Amino acid sequence: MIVQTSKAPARRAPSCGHCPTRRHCLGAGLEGECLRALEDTVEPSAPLRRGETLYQAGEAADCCFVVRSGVFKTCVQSRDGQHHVSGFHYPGEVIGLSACASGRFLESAVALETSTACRLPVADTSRLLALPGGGGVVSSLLRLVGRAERQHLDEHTNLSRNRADQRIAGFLVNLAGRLNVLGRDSRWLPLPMSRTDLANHLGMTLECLSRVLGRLHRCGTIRAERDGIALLDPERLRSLAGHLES
Amino acid sequence: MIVQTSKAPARRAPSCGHCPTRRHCLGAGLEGECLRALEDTVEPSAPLRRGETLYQAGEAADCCFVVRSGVFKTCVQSRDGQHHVSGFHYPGEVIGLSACASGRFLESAVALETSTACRLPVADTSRLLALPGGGGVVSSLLRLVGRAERQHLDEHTNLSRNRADQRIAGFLVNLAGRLNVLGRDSRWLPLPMSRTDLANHLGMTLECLSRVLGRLHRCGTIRAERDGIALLDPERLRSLAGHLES
DNA sequence: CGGGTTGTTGAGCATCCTCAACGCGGGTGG
DNA sequence: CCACCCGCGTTGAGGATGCTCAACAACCCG
Repeated sequence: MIVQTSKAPARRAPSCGHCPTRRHCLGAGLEGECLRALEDTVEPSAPLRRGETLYQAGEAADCCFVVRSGVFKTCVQSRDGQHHVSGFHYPGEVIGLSACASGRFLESAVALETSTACRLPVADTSRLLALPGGGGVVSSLLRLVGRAERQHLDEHTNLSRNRADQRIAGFLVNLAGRLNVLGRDSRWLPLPMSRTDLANHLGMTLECLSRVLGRLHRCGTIRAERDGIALLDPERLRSLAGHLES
Repeated sequence: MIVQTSKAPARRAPSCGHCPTRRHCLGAGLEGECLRALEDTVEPSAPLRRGETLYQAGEAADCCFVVRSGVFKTCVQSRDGQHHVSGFHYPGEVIGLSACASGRFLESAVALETSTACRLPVADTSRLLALPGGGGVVSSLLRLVGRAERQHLDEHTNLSRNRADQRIAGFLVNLAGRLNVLGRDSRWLPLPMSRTDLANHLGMTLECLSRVLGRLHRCGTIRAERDGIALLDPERLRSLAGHLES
């Protein structure tokens, strides 16, 4: 929550043009003045360490963020004190769009490992659009919005399944697909979140998650370790999930 | 799926300036040239009757839609033939954003009663932005995107609850809130969808939904009828849901 | 009026939640 | 360096919730 207000240590240093995730982020397909407009608009954050928050629910905001590196979780606080993990977000994914409606974030974003995110001011689009090439940035943003929408659809479908192993398989398949898009090895899924967070996100108890993972491990479908899961039989997982065109 | 290709029977007839849902839609807060830009951009659909589809999953698209009147449901088709109801959408809500990423809709939208929607081309933002006041339209769109994001957060939280009565109460409270924003009576919730669709959306079986509604009816919390539900004790529903700041 | 779709009710069973104990690992302090 | 503690994850037993299957009732439509 304080991170963004700091005095921009080397603001332009990691420009979009050289960003390793550029191909999967706002900069995808942008050239020339559009790319420059993007670099003039986006403001990379300082690295956040595990557990540090990028923004807090309720905080006033005129921006959203794009994950640049690492992983973030987003949490909403229920009125009754419960808190719910609404998502895990990898490089190239937007978070904080809820602020576009009310001017306040409705969720908090917490880094799950050393991570960075790029701040994108969306409140005054007029300034953004005044830049030459600003239109390209907007259509890039809409592309990311579309991806977020797709992710929501997947998760809604997944959560509505009643059996725990289906939900878990669906989550793993979806995550493998997202990592694949990023050009990473989709057979090894690093899971920097706690089992508690994962269970919460999937709408089940810690114990249930643990049992199902153990079962899948024992029958050779996955290899579950402390810091991640190896997919030994992705096809079997996919049929278990019965999922949509992931 | 054919509706949009028709020869625009009276295209400009119901302009945004006179649209009854303008205050809750893209036109909210727009004046002068921004409003004109909006009217030049948005294309109202012919009225769709119950069961007719606005767009189909897989269909190529360069646009999204804003519900103008009535109610739509959106459905995704699973690979295994199952289909899942991903949402119900009321006036002023955007649907079809998934097309922004891939150029194809990932869900289908079906009218649940006689309904209209406005087509908003988002693929070439350059054309949109070239219009004087086009920036205002873009920020209006982002506001709707933020609302959609909020809705997704609510639904994710709701679906992750394990007890059926909690999910149902949460759904009703959320819907009442959305109708309230539209200036409608939030004590009577018209539910033009079938019980099957509703149960599917809430991640439970038809029988379970029916039983819980019967229970809530018997203890005086709601009055469940064929075509809708009256909220007799909203406060009790809210405490049942234990929901976030709906 | 009759058939079909849609919603309600009932009984039995699988799954998941609750509660509780135990094992493991990392961090701290002696 | 080791012992201890605490957070985190795993395993187990019992009970509640929701799913499956099936019959029945209500409604819409032709």
